Amino acid sequence: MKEQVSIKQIAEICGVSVATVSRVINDNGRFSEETRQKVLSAIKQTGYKPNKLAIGLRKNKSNIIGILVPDITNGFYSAVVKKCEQALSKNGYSSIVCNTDRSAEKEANYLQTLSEHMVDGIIIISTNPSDHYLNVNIPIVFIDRNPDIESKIVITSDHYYGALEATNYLIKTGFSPYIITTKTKAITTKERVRGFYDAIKQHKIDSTDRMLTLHSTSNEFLDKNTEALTFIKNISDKKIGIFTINDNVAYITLQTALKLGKKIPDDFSIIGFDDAPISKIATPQISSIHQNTDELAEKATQLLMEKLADPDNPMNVTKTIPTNLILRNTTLPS
Amino acid sequence: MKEQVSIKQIAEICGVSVATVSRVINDNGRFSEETRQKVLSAIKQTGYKPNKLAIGLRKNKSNIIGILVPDITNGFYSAVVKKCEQALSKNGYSSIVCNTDRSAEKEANYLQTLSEHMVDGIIIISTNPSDHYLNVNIPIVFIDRNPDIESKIVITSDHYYGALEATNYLIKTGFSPYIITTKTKAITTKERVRGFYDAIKQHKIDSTDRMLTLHSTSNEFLDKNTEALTFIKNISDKKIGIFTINDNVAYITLQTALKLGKKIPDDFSIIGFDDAPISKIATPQISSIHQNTDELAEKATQLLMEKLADPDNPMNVTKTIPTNLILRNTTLPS
DNA sequence: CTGAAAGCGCTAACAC
DNA sequence: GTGTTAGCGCTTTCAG
Repeated sequence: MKEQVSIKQIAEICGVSVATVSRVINDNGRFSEETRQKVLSAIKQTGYKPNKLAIGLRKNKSNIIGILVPDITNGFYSAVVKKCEQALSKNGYSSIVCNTDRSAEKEANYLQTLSEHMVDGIIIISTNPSDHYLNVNIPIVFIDRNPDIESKIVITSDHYYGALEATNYLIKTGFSPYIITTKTKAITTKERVRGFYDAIKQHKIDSTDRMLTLHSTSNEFLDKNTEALTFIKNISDKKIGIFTINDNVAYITLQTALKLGKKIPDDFSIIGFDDAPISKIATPQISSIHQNTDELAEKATQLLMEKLADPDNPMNVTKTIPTNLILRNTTLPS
Repeated sequence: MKEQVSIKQIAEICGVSVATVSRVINDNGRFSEETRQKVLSAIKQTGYKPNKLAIGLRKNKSNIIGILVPDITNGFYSAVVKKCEQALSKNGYSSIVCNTDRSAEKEANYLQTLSEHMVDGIIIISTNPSDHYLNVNIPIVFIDRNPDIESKIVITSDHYYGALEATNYLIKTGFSPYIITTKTKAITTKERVRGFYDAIKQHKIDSTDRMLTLHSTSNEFLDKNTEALTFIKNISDKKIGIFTINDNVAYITLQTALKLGKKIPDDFSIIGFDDAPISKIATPQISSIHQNTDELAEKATQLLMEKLADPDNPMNVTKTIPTNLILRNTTLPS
């Protein structure tokens, strides 16, 4: 075990004071070229590493960002987290990643822990409302959640417009539009549902009995889902077009339609949401609304960096990232 | 912005010394029930949070574990990371997750950063050899990498036996066995290849021309892969059984076989490795060797905890986690 | 250009 | 049962 060497020992080796060493390390203040060389070579020889705990304590800044994510195992979220982590790393920050499991309680606990670790900022990816973050006075940026507070930084995909576009496409290609969603309080879901109904309204289509809400809140796309089966069976339209709240539900819907012997995409069309990996892996490949995860992540990081650079700026900003429709094999060409 | 309150202020409020407050907080040493109450209520009122940076500096312990992972976006890795994070959290540790992108350079950088952050331990998930961790004197446990050092803690699936079992199954169900692998130096790959050839040897099957090594190192399972196409076309056996080095390659193989009009699983059988989500999503669902991610993660965490509890113990341990064959629809029943 | 010294928030002897 | 104090490794005035 190598001994951990401190700035003090570097100072001794070089015959200078710790202050001088510190100056050299941070290239801050003045020092002669000669001392610089001495210090630098001593650092190299000893393998000295600055102790970020001490620096953090002193500067009241940890250089760590906390990332709260519902489920790292979900393709959409992991893509966002990965990009955030990369972008933060480029800015000199490390990331503590926390799985909230969509639990408000876990979220609260993690917020507490992060705050104790003196993280400089937090990125919360979540669609569920919660107000635990009110106890914490650390810069936060929200991805996809729009909290009910005065001053906030929110990055979100254009869920409303994405749903509108998907539904319009279904209608335009000759299908009678339906929506399958899940039981949740997520604001993103609400926006998508709103987009669906607005599209219907624009086309003056009767809106009754067009929505199925799955009771399973599980992610498990392989759930035996009899709800979807019954729902689809009961639709009398010849050409059925289903907009699903996400790609996992699209996958369930696809499997159900296949089981019912539906002809896809001629008589049965599906458009999912998220453009998660599953939509490309399924057979046939599922058309979906693409969320630009890279831009979501980069914008979130960028805004957080701006906030950190100027913490007193209230910065009440909401940034909407456009979505776009990816046509695959569960839709007809336009 | 609430002011950050320190132990000193709690002490003032309660009219006691900081030492006493510290004792109460850590339930360590003696204090009267009365002071305990006073301190506790002051903490509650003020919303005091212990500063882990200061604690860490003092105790030389950060309560953070670093996790190095090749790609958080990969279903297998994200499952392991998630479980590690949960298990560590239960033990009072936070996790800094770092994507190495399979780059030795990035790995080295992250190792440096983690070490500066004074992490108490590191979990490295990686199959590629590298020796940057030699510069760091922090307890490390390796998942799937078996470094060439004296004293180490290694957790690994039984890649050899998994491959052996898969190949045997292919042979037993009447297929002529082949293997498709990727170009990599990963030890896990080597073990799997070894398992494949040993199974062949056991059955006295001629081993020439049974392996295709894909040159694409990319994860992108949708790569147009002409190599696989040519390879499969050139096989003259009536019943072809392919063991693939992982599920992404199994997916490519499946798509290729489908394109060639092969009858699956009657004339063409596939077994992948990892049991990643993709194997369940594909149509038909792909049989695969299941790696027990939960146990991998839990064992790794547990051994790391043991090491941290007793750092001077050299603990040269290698723990092999059994795999098992999951039969789905790319294999014949036995 | 450099050094001395204070102090970030906390814990752990040591004293009483 | 409680207070005093030193010090973890570092940055940052303030002197000189």
